[in-house]
Amino acid sequence: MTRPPPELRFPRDLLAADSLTAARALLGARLVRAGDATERRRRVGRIVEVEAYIGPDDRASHARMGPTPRNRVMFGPPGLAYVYLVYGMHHCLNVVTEADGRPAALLIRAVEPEDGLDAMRAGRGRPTIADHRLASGPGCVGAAFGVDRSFTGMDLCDPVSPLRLASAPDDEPAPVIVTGPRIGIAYAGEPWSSRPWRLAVSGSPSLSRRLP
DNA sequence: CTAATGATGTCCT
DNA sequence: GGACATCATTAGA
Repeated sequence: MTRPPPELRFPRDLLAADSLTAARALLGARLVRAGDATERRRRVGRIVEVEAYIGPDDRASHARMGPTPRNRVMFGPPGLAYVYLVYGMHHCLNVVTEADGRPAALLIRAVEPEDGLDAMRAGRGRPTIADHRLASGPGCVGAAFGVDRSFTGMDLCDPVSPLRLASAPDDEPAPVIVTGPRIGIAYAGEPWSSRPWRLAVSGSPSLSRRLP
């Protein structure tokens, strides 16, 4: 019997780079939630929208107040997950970037569902939602992939992790990337609120909002 | 200890 | 376009 093509490991080096470079590498890559032997089906999607939160001086970043119990993992090595709860209900998944000691992360804002759509739909609790909307927003990604704060610290570059990254297939064209200001951070003030640190795959139907 | 608030999503008008 | 659900986290008393 045939098996799907092997997934390509996502190199940690790409995440150790500066965060905007890392963001461009992450767009088009896959987010994979492992299935299990009993009932949970594997979930896979293509990452199409991210936001960068860069360094200790970024007033929109959780790292702005220095290391705390919540954000501590942002100060550690690249490739680990940072998951936080917003508005008391939505779990948001970040990938830690840059060198150990420098706080930075990429918020995964949208994913195009590829496999395990029924499991994603169950996670969302919205039986009639359109396929392309299953993970179109940071809270939607968390719900669709069954991610919560207990995933913080998980190594997303380890192929054995229950939640991990995988590179796009070699024959897949590199995506065209568009940028704009980050969403929902007006409180940070200028210049942070205008920095074009939201990056997305142009033309994806799964973006959380349109991006010109 | 108390109080304010948020890297959002959904339903309403 | 606007209301609001709902709680971990943080700052401050």
